[in-house]
Amino acid sequence: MDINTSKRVRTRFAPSPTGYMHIGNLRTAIFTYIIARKYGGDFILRIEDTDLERYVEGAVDKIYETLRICGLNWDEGPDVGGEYGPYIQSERKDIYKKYALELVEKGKAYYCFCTKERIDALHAAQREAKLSIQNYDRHCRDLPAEEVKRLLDEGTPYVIRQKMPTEGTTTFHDVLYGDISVENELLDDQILIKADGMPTYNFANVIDDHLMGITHVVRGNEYLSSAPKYNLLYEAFGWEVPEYIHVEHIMRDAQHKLSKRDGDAYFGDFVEKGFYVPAIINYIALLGWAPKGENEIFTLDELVQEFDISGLSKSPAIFDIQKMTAINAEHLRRLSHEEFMAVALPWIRKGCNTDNIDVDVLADALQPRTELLSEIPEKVDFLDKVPEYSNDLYINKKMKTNAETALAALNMLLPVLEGVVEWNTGAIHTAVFSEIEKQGVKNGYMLWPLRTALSGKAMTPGGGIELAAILGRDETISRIKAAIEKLS
RNA sequence: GGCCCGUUGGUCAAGAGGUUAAGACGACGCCCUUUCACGGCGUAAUCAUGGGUUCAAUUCCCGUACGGGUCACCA
Repeated sequence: MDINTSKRVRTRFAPSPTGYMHIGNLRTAIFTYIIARKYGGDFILRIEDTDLERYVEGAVDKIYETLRICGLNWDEGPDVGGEYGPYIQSERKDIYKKYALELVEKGKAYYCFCTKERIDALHAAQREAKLSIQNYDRHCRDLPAEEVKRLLDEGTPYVIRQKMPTEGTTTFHDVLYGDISVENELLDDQILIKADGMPTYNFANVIDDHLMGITHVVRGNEYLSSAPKYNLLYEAFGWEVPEYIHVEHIMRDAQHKLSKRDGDAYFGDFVEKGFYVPAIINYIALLGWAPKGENEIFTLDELVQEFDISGLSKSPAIFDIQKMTAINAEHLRRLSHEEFMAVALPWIRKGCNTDNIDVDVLADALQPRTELLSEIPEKVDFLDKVPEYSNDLYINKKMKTNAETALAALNMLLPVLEGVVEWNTGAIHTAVFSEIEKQGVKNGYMLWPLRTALSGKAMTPGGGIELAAILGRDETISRIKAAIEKLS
């Protein structure tokens, strides 16, 4: 299974500015982008703002911002221009009108003067009667030309509807699902141009995809059932139908789509929760798509390399935060020291403000232990100041330590550490371990008390030696002295 | 309800008539270890269901069940 690449591949991501970036939408954007890049084509961004009522201020900027952060750079779009602009549908109003009138000319569409009230009543009655087909009753479909003219002249509000065939079937092709046929009598005479002069999504989409030379339409599979109507429009105009790739939804559980109510449906939510952007992309690409090999950790560029249409799934995938977290951890671990420093530093600063620490050593200790960046602040808060703790913390059964042995160990350690010349992990390690050997004690006998004295915690990023290196000589010595006092 | 689509371990999934039915996450156990991790090793766990077709069906066909989508002057 593969897509047709005989023409230059052009794909588009066409979100509506109705709020934040939903994770499902983002995934569609990712697949759309990947396909364009994979085949050396163009990735176009188009804003579908034909619903004036649902428009949300700032939503367009949010779309730009999210796509940019994710590295899904578009070749043509509202802000970067392109040969096929404008790329905002509300600015293309006249274009749609022109094409709609062309269809009316051709007898493939017609004016409808039914009022909203009439339509509402009609649907209510149909629902009441539990009719299996609840379409528009085609009341205006065969109005005499003079009548239409008269109503138009009088300025009667109208919409333009698509005239569906009443018999036969329409078949469309989807790259994943193959051929799908639908009985024409089931198709509604859908509205093409609304009373406010704006096109409906169903119409604008077809016009724009054609005019913008889109060759591959990637979209959510909620459009699967309306695809036949689009095909009929392409046919009416005599245009070539693009290739469709409908992708399944991301679910919260077996029966619900991921929704904003869960508080984890938006891209921004995940960033706030400490997910690293490339890991978010990696994970959601894996929902509904499977790579050929066994590796599943990919950067966006690697996804472009690896991607293959045949790996796309036809059934919905349930979102698993645990798996996403694991992928996140793996991405963090694979980062170079410098890269990890860059992403971790803001989070480290949320937990501690001291400048007198060795951030490099801290980052190295943190990197293998961090699944989510948001865990960092609580892991480093003791660096500012040792929290209140009980001497019971010195008790460790496995290490066979308690408050008394701890006091002895710290008293042995203090002069040793004071004698360390170059203050770094290696030197501290050498000094401490030679003392351990000299005293003939277990590692933990010395190291457990050291960690506790330096952190006041049982779990820390790195052991006592790393902590000493992170804190620096002065702070280390002073914390040990404080601990000795506390134990005495 | 009509129409369309789907159904492999708890989750993501590979598989394309003959396989010991991959792998990952998670769970559990062991090893390593100065904590927690990382890492390493291992265990348990899957073809919704009933009929066909076939020497042979998880794989092909039909039905059933279940799930999803859709039936707007929303996209």
